[in-house]
Amino acid sequence: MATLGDLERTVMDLLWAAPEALTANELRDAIAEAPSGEVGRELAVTTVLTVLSRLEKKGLVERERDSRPHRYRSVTSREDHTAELMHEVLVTAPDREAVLARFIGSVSEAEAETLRKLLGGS
Amino acid sequence: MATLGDLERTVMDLLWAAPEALTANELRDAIAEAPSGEVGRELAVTTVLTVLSRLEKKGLVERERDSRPHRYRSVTSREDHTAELMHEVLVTAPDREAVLARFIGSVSEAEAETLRKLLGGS
DNA sequence: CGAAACTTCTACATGCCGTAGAAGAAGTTC
DNA sequence: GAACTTCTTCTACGGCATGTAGAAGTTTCG
Repeated sequence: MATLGDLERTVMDLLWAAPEALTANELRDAIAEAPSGEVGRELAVTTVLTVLSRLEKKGLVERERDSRPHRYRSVTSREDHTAELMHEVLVTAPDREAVLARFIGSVSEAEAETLRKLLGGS
Repeated sequence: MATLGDLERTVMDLLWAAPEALTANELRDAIAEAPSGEVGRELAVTTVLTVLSRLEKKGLVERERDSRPHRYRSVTSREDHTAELMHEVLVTAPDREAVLARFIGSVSEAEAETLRKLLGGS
């Protein structure tokens, strides 16, 4: 499974939110002024690069190696990634139907409505 | 989040499968003859006890302290736990509806059918 | 070419997990 | 109740993931 640490998560959040691929420096600055984090985290750029390398190794991030300040982007959207994770969790249980039953009970009415629409056809 | 290691997972699987609370020794034996694992793992009982303590600290397991060989049981069913995990994953994303849309696409037809039934009314 | 920017390598601390011995507590047997 | 057995708790160590970053090597720009 691909479990992320806090900093890794922060970096992914920024990459997912960004419309374009970002450089390590841009990420460093974004983390510093992070509205999500509490204290201003002044990280060294190498720290960010290390995290990005690890995320790349995990297949979550890819980089443009040709453009000189390498630019990093997420491989999948946050939604795809999250949905994939949910599915991975689901299949760990033998009785998936029972899990889904509980799961349905935990979502909001709005979400249930969404599901109904999505499942409508077929 | 409550991410489990391999041994922790094995122990939880056994506790979830057991109809009654188990002692550390029973668990040790069950792990040794584990049909799930590959090689026979002859663990020391203290190892199992340590794992159980950690699981207890995580709130996944509780024990009967009065009965002398303490007996351990899972606090929640595997289905509840799994559904809870799925929900935790879901809420990490801001756009839950988009996540659900992707998620629906990843489940089997049988599971989709189950969901339709569960969502049926209202 | 020389400085500035960037990347890669290497490293260390911390925390979680697998694993278990040593020591202490409790129940069991004559 | 003293010795023996059985359990539990404490402590510990090695490995791996992660946060963090300096040192050294590479590329770019003026």
